[in-house]
Amino acid sequence: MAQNGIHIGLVEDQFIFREGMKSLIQNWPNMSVIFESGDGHSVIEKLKQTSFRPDVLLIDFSLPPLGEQEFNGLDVIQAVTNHFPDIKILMLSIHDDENFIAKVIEYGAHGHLVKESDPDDVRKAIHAVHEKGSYINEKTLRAIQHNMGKKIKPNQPYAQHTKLTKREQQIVELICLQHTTEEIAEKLFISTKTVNGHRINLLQKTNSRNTAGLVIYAVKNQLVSV
Amino acid sequence: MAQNGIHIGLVEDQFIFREGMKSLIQNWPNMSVIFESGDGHSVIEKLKQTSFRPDVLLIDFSLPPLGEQEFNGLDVIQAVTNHFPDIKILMLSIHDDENFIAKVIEYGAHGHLVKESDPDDVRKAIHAVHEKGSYINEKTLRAIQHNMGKKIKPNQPYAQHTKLTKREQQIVELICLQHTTEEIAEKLFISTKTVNGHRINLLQKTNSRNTAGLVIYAVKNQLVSV
DNA sequence: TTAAAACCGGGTACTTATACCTGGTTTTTT
DNA sequence: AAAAAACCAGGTATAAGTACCCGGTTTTAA
Repeated sequence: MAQNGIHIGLVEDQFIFREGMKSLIQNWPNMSVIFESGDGHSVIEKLKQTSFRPDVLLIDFSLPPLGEQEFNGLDVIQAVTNHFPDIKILMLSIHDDENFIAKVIEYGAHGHLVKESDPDDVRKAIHAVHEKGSYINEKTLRAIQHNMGKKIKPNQPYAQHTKLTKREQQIVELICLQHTTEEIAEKLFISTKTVNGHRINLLQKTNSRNTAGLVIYAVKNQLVSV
Repeated sequence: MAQNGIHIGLVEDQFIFREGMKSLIQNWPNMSVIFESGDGHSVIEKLKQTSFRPDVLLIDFSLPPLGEQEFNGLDVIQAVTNHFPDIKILMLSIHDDENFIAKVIEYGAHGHLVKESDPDDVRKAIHAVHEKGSYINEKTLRAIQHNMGKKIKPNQPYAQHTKLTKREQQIVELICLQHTTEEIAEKLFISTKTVNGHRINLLQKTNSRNTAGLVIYAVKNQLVSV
């Protein structure tokens, strides 16, 4: 049994990417992939069913389907840290949006990497989270700092709540589907005034100037699938 | 030399995905990866420099950086088919948007697959384009049909030109950056009336109802990076 | 169970976007 | 050299979005 070294788990819905990551890791010394999952739903369950759990969990998520509320990458982070606080979490994403990265960390991840990263960075990051408990690169640090700053400095009247409510998410989706305020109101059986209010709140929360910014935010934060 | 079978080339900017694909392919009988490129710029040049060219080229592209006009996946397809008509092209993308798929085929690809596809589908697709010259799955077929239909049936007054002009692409980008018509006009030293005209044309060409649709289109068609 | 947050909806005002008309110049293609 | 496409810009009009005001009910959390 060469089961020494760092035990790694992969949560990744793209099969090929997962295979690539696995073959990479297997070639690195003192590392082995002992856990895999193709979706977020089953991760907790699978982890519970085994006593041989990974030291480091690499989580990556593509876009969740539009329309349905899903267990997304952030939820997985939260669930894992709640149930298995010893497991270190390294989040992989295709986004380098600061808001997103900051949220990843806020939800409990021990590090973040963009998917395009050099394999050696991945290796370093795995070592870092395992041995030092965290891997915060420059970009991640900046993201954290900027997002902490937002909550501290008082010259921004409304601190960003960052997290959108269920209703707000619904409305963002409909906006992305090119529905007008009036259509959204009809669809949700509420007044256009209410929808209007939600839109204003959304613009504030997402720090957007207009609909275009809102849509970009939605895509970046995987509120809608492209 | 086990250089028999199908010779495959990979054009893929995500290193890890490329590795995954490579290791998958190497495990399949009668296939081998003999060519790789991490970006679109160098593909043609690299192909010219060798006489041992791939039979099948798998092309996948993430988003090109915003702001600069780049050689994107479609350009690569066109360039390859022009220079090396014998090479079969299989396009991989994260999008299943019909417009996009149709465009891929229109530009000369011999098949299309979404990146989330089952590895076995990839294998089948490679065989198909190599032996039958094409791999058109159900989704691709639908995309083609719908897009051909658009140009045939006369109840749609303006056929979609599909391809955006340089100026239009510029304006789309600025819209995605949350600029208003007035700001865009200032930035480009043109009248707001002109920008307005471009916007209208863009909505028509992209088949969008409003700015939200335009932004989604831009993201889908990789006109902007998210 | 009390407070906070979310949700709802009325009002008003202003800004921006959408849509079409016209015709002109410049650039690209054939 | 001619045709086509792109680009430019004026006019006019309506539709939609942005941004506040107010106070109410319902849901969630401390």
